[in-house]
Amino acid sequence: MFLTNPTFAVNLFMMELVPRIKEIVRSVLDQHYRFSMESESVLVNETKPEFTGDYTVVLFSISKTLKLNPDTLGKELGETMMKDNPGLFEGFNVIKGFLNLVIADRILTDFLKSRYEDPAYGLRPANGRRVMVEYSSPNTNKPLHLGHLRNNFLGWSVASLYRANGYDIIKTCIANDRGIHICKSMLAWKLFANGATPESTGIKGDHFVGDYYVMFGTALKYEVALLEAGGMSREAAEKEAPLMKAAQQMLVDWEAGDPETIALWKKMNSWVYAGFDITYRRIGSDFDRVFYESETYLLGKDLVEEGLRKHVFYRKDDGSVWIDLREDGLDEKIVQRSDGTAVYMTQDIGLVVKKYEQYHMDRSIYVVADEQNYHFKVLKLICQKLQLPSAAGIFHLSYGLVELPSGRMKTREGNVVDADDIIDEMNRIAEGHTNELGKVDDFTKEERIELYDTIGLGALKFFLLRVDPKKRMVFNPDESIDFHGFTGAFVQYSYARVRSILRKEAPGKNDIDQVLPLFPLEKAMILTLEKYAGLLHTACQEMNPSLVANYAFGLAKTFNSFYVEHSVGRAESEHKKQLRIRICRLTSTVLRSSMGILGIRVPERM
RNA sequence: GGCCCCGUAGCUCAAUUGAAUAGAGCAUUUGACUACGGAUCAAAAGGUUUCAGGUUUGAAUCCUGACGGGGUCACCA
Repeated sequence: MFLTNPTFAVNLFMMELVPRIKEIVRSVLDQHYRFSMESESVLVNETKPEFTGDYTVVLFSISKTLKLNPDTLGKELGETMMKDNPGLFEGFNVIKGFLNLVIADRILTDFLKSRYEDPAYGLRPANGRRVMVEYSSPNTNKPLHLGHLRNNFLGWSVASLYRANGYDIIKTCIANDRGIHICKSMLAWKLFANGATPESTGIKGDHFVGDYYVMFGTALKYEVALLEAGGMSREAAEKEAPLMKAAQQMLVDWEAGDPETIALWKKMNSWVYAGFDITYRRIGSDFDRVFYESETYLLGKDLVEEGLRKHVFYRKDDGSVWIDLREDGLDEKIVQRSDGTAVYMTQDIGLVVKKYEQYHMDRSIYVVADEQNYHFKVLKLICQKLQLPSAAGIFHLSYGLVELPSGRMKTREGNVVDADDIIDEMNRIAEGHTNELGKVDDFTKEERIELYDTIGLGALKFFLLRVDPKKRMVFNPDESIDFHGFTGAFVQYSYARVRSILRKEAPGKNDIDQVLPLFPLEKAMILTLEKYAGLLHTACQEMNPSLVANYAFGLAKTFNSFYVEHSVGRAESEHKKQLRIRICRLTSTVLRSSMGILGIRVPERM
């Protein structure tokens, strides 16, 4: 670690502020108190607004171990830190167990000078490590809904976070393109469509196929009702219904490679993919590699053999293969059916191996809803027990469902917010607002359409990404997504404002060393900008784009306050003007960069 | 029922993983365009962090219990 190696001490001056403060505290404690701790575990917070200072060292745990009065420790620590690091701190104060540090203005203007022109500010150089992110993973029997959008935005954005932190990223998607659910829509099409196609009806392919899936459900319900009226139990009726039996037969035919069934399957899937492509292109989801379940569902059988040899699995009398995870606090889990076919889990293990053989990634992230927490817990455990080299890198990025005020969305019950619909609606609202304000009346038609999409889709992405992924969230279709306050449009508007200034003012050669002292909002702006690199690092470690959204909003908010308080064009002095132009330059870079990581474009004007 | 997750302002969400007087946005109320863009800014009001105990110098955060909500326990995926 260069942090603790004195030959690299010069690096301290290039470090970001918070790690730098932590390292200073660690070093002072080490040298003056013979107390050693990791610099990482020094607790440094932003100082609360009601106290004087920028960053605060929390001393309680240290003073406790050293058996010193926190006040005494704080004063000694503060004085030594000031003395050892001339120019870094302007002052300090100790209140209870808190050591509040005031960062010297000069440090901040130096930071600004060195970084304001850097378009890659905050990003890290390549580190040679590779991360795979699997996301989206749709079923090919129905169109995408709002929940899929959360998944897509999250996966895409987490991948971007890794890239920003220097990782080589591979985005993958597994299309769930086979199985009984696919057969249901195929069967319904055969029975009810009379040869209709997306082309003949003008309906987008994924919606077209989804309609037949719903139709199957409706028809099945009718059949079940008839059978129930005839005295059959519901459970039996659902099994015995002719439609259900036909669907099951179709699956058997599919697995047997029946040419007619395969041809229909290919045709209908191609319609769905054509529909998905439109939506994916629209929302900016892209993949380096798509896996198809139809190609992977037989994978994993040799691993079953291997598991049996290693006594990780065992075979029951009927031939089915199991793993006993009761010692790990879980249950017994089947990994191969008695007829020798693979189950979901087996395929997934097979795919783990296949992916690893091909890409040798250090980490493999699965963006999958939290309903599957148990599944992924088991998957990782099995891979570990099989001693697969890829096991350690498996990580389930579990996210909460998007719910309606009435509860969970269910395609079969029709209470879903369709992805295409909500995007259209957002664009319409963006169009309405834009035209009402009339600020871009000189735009061409194409420019306008692009702007509506930037704002509408941006609002939707921001809405879904600003919440901690792990948490469930509620979407109320009756209240349209906002364009004021903590929203994508707010950040975009702030960006357009900075750009508007930068179209008029360019940085001159004046140095900015004579602008001290900084006004509070100037200082707040630079401090916020300085945090960006550290924030990207944390957000990546936690795989949490909501931290980026919160940061971007905070920066935009501080900028708007700064904007109102301090004029750039009519600054009090040329030096102040140059300082503020540089603040604007870096703000523009960071707003664009942070929104970019969320997959949100920023407009020059709006 | 077993196991897992959640409960914070009227609503939607934060809280640097145990730290100072729990913060934002929306909605409500008030003020600000002869100022680089008012999709903005400044301010007010809004909280017994579901409840009851416990640990701690310090608890929304950790522990126990209750209540409420969700998920999962398939030879489905």
